[in-house]
Amino acid sequence: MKYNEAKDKFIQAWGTLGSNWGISRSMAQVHALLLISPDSLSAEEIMEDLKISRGNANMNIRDLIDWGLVFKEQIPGERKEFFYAEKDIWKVAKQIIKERRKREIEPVLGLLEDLKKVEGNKTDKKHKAFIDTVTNLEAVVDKADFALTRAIKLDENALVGVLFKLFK
Amino acid sequence: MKYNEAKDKFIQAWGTLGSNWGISRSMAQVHALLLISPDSLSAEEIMEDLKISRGNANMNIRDLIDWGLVFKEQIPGERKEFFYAEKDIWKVAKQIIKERRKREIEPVLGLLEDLKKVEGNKTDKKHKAFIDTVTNLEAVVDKADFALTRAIKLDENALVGVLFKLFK
DNA sequence: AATAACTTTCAATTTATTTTGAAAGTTTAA
DNA sequence: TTAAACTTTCAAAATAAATTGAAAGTTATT
Repeated sequence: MKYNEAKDKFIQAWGTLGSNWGISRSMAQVHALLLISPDSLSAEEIMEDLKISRGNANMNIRDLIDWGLVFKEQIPGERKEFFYAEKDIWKVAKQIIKERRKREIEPVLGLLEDLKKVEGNKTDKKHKAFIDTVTNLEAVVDKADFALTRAIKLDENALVGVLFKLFK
Repeated sequence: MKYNEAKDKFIQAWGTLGSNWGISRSMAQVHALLLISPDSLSAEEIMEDLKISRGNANMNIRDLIDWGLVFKEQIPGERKEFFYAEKDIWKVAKQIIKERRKREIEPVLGLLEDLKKVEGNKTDKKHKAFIDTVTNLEAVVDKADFALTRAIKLDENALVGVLFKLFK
């Protein structure tokens, strides 16, 4: 396999994976491109490489910056901005977990807490089933949250050490 | 908050969460409805409750069955099929992890393994960066896979016990 | 074997999401 | 302060995904 073929496959696969997980194809592809670029790239280079429009490139670069996965850089003597991605995949994973936790888990926990307060008589089968499901769900989400907030405080080696001890 | 309001909020929130994670809104809503239903429901009841078409209800119920989250039941004296969801959320979580692992992690690991075989000279900066990223990514995905396959073998209490010990 | 009860399929439609590109906005340099 | 270089915005267009509903398919009942 030639480099260019491998590169295209990687970018394509990352895009597909992203869209399976609720991340837009282009955003994942911009990320993939930056992950394998040894040097920072300008918006221009990104749009040419991925054959996407200026607006699209700009929007997705900004989103990646919001996610804390990509950074801006000024190159001496250049007017335009250059962008590079965090290359340490464990840091990338931690950052994604951190963001998704904030964007998804926290609001869900809040909602579940509210939903438990539903009025009604406790002898009603539907009411009871509702409370049971919500309570059980909250317990599991809480535990996942606990595990994740702690896991992202570890470095990769510490996590692996811990995993081996755990599941020996 | 009245039961019906809480129920609607729950179904709506589950649908939104699902679509953020690459699961179709309707599929997540059918799942939510079944999660809080004390009794099995027919396709008819599901379509009426969620105001979706017969085809949509059928398709999503089948998908949920494929995911191992929903089961069919025959009720004596009834021609039609009734459906119910696994209510134990820890089992639900394990099942979702198991399926996504099979559908997403396995193919990605295969691809990464292939991509490492890219031809080219090792002194080329781009080539080297590509190999580095792919190798690092594979290592992290491998560890995640390791952690997940073991986590889903535990029951909820065992997992929690282990987590507390780990992150004390 | 005919019919009724129910399930599945899928082309057409609708809805939601993504992308474009040109205009407006901003910053830097001369 | 002007103009060029660059970035951002956003309405319109394109694309992708989900949904419908009616017809075809299946299974059970009489």
